Amino acid sequence: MARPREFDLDKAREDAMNVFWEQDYQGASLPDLLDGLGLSRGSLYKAFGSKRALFLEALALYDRTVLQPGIELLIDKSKGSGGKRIAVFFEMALRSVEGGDRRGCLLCNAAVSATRNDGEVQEVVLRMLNDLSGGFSKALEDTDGFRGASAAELRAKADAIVLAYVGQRVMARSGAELERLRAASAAALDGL
Amino acid sequence: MARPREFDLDKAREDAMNVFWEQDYQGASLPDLLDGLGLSRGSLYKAFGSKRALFLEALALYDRTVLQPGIELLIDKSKGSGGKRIAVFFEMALRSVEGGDRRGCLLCNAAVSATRNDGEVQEVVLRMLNDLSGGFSKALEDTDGFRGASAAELRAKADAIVLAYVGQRVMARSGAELERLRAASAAALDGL
DNA sequence: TACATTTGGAACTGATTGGTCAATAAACAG
DNA sequence: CTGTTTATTGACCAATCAGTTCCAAATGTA
Repeated sequence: MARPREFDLDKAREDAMNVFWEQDYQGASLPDLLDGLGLSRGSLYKAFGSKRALFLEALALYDRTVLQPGIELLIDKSKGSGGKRIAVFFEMALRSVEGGDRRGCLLCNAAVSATRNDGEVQEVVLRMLNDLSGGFSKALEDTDGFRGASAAELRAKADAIVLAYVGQRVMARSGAELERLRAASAAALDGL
Repeated sequence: MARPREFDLDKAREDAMNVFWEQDYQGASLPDLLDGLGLSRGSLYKAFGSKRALFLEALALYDRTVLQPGIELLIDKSKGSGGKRIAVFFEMALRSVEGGDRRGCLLCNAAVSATRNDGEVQEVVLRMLNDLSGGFSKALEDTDGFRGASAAELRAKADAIVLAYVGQRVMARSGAELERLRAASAAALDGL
């Protein structure tokens, strides 16, 4: 019937996610993306429609493959106490820095820059950050110090952990020292 | 002898700071800046040399007029206990959000985006964030729970507060609810 | 008033931006 | 083989990017 697509859509989405992750939405030019995906202009536009649409798909992929697995860890009672799970979540981020990844968090980067003048992106970003807060909240429910806490207390503390997480990722991107990041993260979580 | 400049250099720097604050480095186009400063291209380039040089001046102005006054508050023992001063510092940021300012923090925004492929900007950003950490550290020294703390403990906790601050400003920029930000900030600082 | 100087503004530069499109190529159904 | 359908390619688009150049107008000094 028709000529089949020669590239893998999912692979292209993943490549796009990585380009945006490294360069940020505004910083990623079309040539950067074409280079990263190994596609020609026409193919990219036929498959994804626009740079913005591709970014939204990349953000959704980040949600599916990076954020949600993290949230599942936070929720999973078989992975130790809530405090332990939160510590592991933070440690995973630090481990990526240890491996030389200084891109930070695609979501956090988008919160700063891709959000402006684009209500849809802003909504997606806020929803994802809220999901993350929900994950921390579930973990806190399994933490000794928070067993009898009210819903408001739980949410405030979960949001506080989101602040620390976002801060840590931004600082990682800005080039802060690994060991200071690790010590700061531990200090932010102490008492859990 | 020569014709005097018709605009105020400091006012122009301030206007530039506000444009970059709102739009971010990459997002602020030359026309945006010319509009914001009320200058023509020729005047701007004669006075500042380049967009990047103007940004560095704007960042320095932010340091002088926003960050350092905040740090002085943190250090000032006449302004209450260390914990109180830190709380006031956070409250000031929240108050600006209350007034409708959703630009976040120029420094934090620069940490995410203006930093890439520009070692000099990255150095400035890291130095400023480190100064802020130093301010929190001084405040912690005046806090009951940290009187006998080691230098390492002090720095870790101060860095942890930087994480929360950066997180709060990024979340403010992304449009998070004011009251959640306030509760999260309080939770991040509790125990001080 | 004449001069030296520097402003401010418009016109212009070449490069790059995100996006479009017609021609070509490839696959399959009949 | 023919016809239909879709993907790929690369040339092309107008708009915009940061940055430069040039000159008339404006100014303080002599």
